Amino acid sequence: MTEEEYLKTYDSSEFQKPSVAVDLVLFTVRKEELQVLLTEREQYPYIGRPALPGVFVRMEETLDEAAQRALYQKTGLHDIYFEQLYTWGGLDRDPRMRIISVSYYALVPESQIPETEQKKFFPVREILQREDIAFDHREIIAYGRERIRNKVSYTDIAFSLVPEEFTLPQLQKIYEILLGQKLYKANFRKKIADKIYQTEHFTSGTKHRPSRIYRKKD
Amino acid sequence: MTEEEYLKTYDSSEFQKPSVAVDLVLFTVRKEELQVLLTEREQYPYIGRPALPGVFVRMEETLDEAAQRALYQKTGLHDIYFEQLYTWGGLDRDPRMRIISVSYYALVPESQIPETEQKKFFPVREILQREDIAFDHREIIAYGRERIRNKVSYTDIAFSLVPEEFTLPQLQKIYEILLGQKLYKANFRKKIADKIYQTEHFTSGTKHRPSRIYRKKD
DNA sequence: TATAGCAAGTAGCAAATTAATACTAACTTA
DNA sequence: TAAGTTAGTATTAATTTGCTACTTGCTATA
Repeated sequence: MTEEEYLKTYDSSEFQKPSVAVDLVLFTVRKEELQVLLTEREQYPYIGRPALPGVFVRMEETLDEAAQRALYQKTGLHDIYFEQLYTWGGLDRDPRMRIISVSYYALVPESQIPETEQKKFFPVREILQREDIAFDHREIIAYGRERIRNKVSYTDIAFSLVPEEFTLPQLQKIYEILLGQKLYKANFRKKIADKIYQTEHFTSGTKHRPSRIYRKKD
Repeated sequence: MTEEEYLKTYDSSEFQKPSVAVDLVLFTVRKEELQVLLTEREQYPYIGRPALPGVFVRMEETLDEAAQRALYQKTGLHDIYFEQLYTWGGLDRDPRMRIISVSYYALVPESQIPETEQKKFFPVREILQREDIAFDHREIIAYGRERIRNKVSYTDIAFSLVPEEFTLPQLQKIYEILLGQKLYKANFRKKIADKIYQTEHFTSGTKHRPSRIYRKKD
């Protein structure tokens, strides 16, 4: 029997195992910037430092369920877009013990944000140049931003960052922020024309021409 | 309580933990098809069934290292393209116990394939309609193929499936198989022109015009 | 030693998409 | 009523992609 075969048949309880956690990168767009929810750590290690919200995975819940739980516990939110990001397995991620962290990211429109003293949004741009973020969470956030940047162009994830009813200038702004570049108005509209439908309503109270309100198809 | 005191009192073993494994999806292109390496399971569960090669993650190795180890143990290969795919955390993936599997995929040119009786390549197309694949490995393979299909168009992963020296018809065929569609010769060449450089060599022994041999830039 | 067969490789145009600019429309405020 | 401001549309240029037809260099065979 090879070593590998031996390992596969062992009684799992006799061996040391890593802990498995889920960390959540909750993105929103606010003040023309991509932002992420960070909590203040209340325990060692990294006490007092900003960190991603996370939970340990329980034996009776799937990873997706753990991610949902983290989302709900920390934000009260439900039914928003989320997806697995990457699994981080470095040896010294946590000084207490070996922890493998399965990261998820979620996208939420600005309006739904329930901030508290312990849980605040910070611009990604700012986070990435700070030195005080707990664990490897800065790296996770950077990776998440990259994933979003890629997916924006070939999926509809941008719609998850906008309310059900939105204007095209609003939606375009989201695309621009995620992609990190200006887009041409006319071209942008041609491209998403088949993914949306117009309502009979318009914005009001603006100093200029009102813009039509749209909804996503399906 | 100081940080030091806290670390001393923290006993990570009081909680039950899932086991963590790494499963490897080794892709190659052979006989004009995308194929995957499967091993025959020699133990319960799913004894005798085809499964992805995998190992349990050791406490002293990272996930990437475990994936490398699986790759090397099962194939003797080293230094080939590999990347984390997805982490599978369903409750009943394995009847023995809760196992969380971090899947990786790797790409290898056909020439380097070391097959044995226990380790053979199978066409993905065929695998996906079989019912006897162990665990949730069929799903993992399908997911891997999807990932590749996406990444082909915006990265250079296709080059990992071809030897260092290759012809353009050869490379084009790889793209076509990964994308699942025919490409136009002239356009294909324009598109990858800046990623390759020509050598002074040509194929020989063909019944027709020889094709020039190229290499990837960088 | 032609010439037919065959895949490699190139030229070039049509169609569609993307880049870019300029315009018109609808509102508020002075 | 005019100026300011952003929404929305029209239009053209540039680039990319879709597609067809051609030329090239080899082998096999007549």
